[in-house]
This record gives sequence, C-alpha cells and structure tokens, in this order.
Amino acid sequence: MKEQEQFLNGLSTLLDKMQLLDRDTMQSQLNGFKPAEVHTIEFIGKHSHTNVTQISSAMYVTRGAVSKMTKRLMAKELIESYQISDNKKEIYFRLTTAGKRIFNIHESLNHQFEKRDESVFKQTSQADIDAVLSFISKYNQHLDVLIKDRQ
Amino acid sequence: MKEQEQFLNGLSTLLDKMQLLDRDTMQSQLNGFKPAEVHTIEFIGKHSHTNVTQISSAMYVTRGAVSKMTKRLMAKELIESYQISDNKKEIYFRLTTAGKRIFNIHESLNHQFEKRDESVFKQTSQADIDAVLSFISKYNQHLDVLIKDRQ
DNA sequence: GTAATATTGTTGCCATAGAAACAATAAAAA
DNA sequence: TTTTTATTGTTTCTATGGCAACAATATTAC
Repeated sequence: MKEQEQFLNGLSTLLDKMQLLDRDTMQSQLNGFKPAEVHTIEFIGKHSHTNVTQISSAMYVTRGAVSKMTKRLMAKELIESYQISDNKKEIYFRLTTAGKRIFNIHESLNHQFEKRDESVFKQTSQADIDAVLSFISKYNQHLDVLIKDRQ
Repeated sequence: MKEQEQFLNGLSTLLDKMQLLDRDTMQSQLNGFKPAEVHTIEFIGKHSHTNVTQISSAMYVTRGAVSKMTKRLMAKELIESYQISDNKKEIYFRLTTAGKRIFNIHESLNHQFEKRDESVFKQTSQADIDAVLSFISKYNQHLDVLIKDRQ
C-alpha cells in the first residue's frame, strides 16, 4: 500500500474506533444527551459570542443543521440566544448554567479518553511526536488553502 | 494545548476538510451515488465473499445500517447476493458489472485526491513520514486491544 | 438616497445511521 | 438427540444532517 493511502486509511479507522469506544462512556455518563448536542455545547462553551454561521463553518456542517441544533438546545435550556443592539440579523449564543454543567462533564470525559490513550504517547519519542504534529499541521494548512481557493 | 489534544483536533478537522473537498468532486463525477453507497461498494469490491456482519464490523457501523444499504445497492443492481450450500443464514455479496464500474470510477477519484495532497508528502522527509505512519499504526493497535477487551 | 446583491437564519423534505426488538438459523451444552 | 444459547440479518422508530427554497436584514453599487 502506498504511503498516502496508508496514512488516510489509518486515520479514518483510528477515528472510527475512537468514536466507537467513546460512545459507550458518553452513553453512561452523559445519558440523555446526544453526541451532536454535546459537541455543539462544547463549541459554544469554548467560543462565547458565536453565531449560527460561525458555528457551522467551524464545525463543518451546514447552517441548517446548526439552526436546528441550537433550537433544540434552547428548548432544553442548555444554551440561550442574544443579539447585539445594532444588528437585527445575527443571533449569538452562550451556555446557560445547565449547559455549563454538561460542558464540564464533557471536559472530564475528555480527560478520561486522554488517559485511556496516554500510553501510546508515552511510548513515543518526543522527536517522533513532533514529527507527527507538524505533519498534521502542515497537511491542515495545505487543505485550508484549497478550501479558500475553492469558492 | 496539550499534545494529545492537539493531535486529536488536528486529525478530526483534517478529515472534515477532506470530506468537504471530496464531496464536490464526488458529486460531479459520481452523480446520483451517495458517499455511503460508494463507500460500501468500495469495501465489497476490495473484499469479495463478505457478509453483513463482516461489513458492519469493518466499517464500524451497525448490522442494521449495512442491511439497509445492501438492500438498496441490490435494488440498484450494483451488488448481488449469494449463499453457500451448507449455510442458510449467512448472505454474501459481490459487485455486479455496474458495481465494478462505480468501483473503478471511485478508484480513479482516489488517485485525484492523492495527487491533490501529494505535495504535503513530498515536502516531508522520509524519516518523518515513517514516524507518522508508525505512530498511527501503534495507536490503531492500542485501540484494537481496547475494543476487543470491551465485550 | 434607492436598487441590486449578499448574508444570515429557518424550514420542509429526504437520506442515512443507531438502538432495540425480532425471526430464522447455527453452534454449544446437556 | 434435545435443549439452550449465540449469531445473523431484518425491521421499526428516532436522531441527525444535507439541500434547497425562503424571508429578513445588511451591504454594496449606482
């Protein structure tokens, strides 16, 4: 198998496997909250004063999907919307107290997941980790350019 | 940001971006075929004599999802099912001629996508590429163990 | 300023996938 | 062999996201 192919296959199965493992834990500790809901709460928690369009482009989903999700999260009173005085079009979001609670639980789950995979990093030399991270960052920059040029 | 976190964020946005870029090209060259359909055709093309359970565990989706997908692909006459004489339960699949055509188009698209990102690999030293690939492989093995132990 | 264009958010319809209950069959235990 | 358990594939219900049309508002061109 060629290197590029090996890289892509490796990555996608890696993330598939993580998702599979994370789902069980999420299920038990964030019962009643769907992954997509938690993911959106996570984003809003990390980026206060953000609107539908920003969320959609950062999360690589359509505005429609975000619009539906934010409506649902508002119905569950996990986020609240607000507007700024000189713009009647854009709608911004922030977490409610209940939303922050979910955010914190999710953060601690992330720590568990990190701990779960810690050994892989510990077994790897710092030089190799640096190579991996810089490669990923370089690849991301490459795609950013293509995405920008695409319109 | 911690290394592990950086690694995970980098990977997931990387794949999100690729999906975004690939979608346009797929749309134009495999018009009328959904990504999930093509993905399944790809798997069956690469693994002849495979059944629902095998497909589902290899693609990390439920048997239900595979069952529906194979039904649809059969309705479109892209795959066909068959059974072996001493087993009335398991159902195997293979590509039809039409399915093989889709498979081949998809293969050539993959080449296009590889060409698109070739420069990233060319800019990287062989040693660094090796580090990246072996890290991903090590990480995958780690998760394989966890998945096996989970049941 | 007004008109044309772009952006923002929403909605309806459809495709896809998970969960869980189920029937048919196979494998293991007795 | 017979009974029990496990596996396989299917189906229903529900959740989610894309697409595309749309209304409201903002921005740009004139």
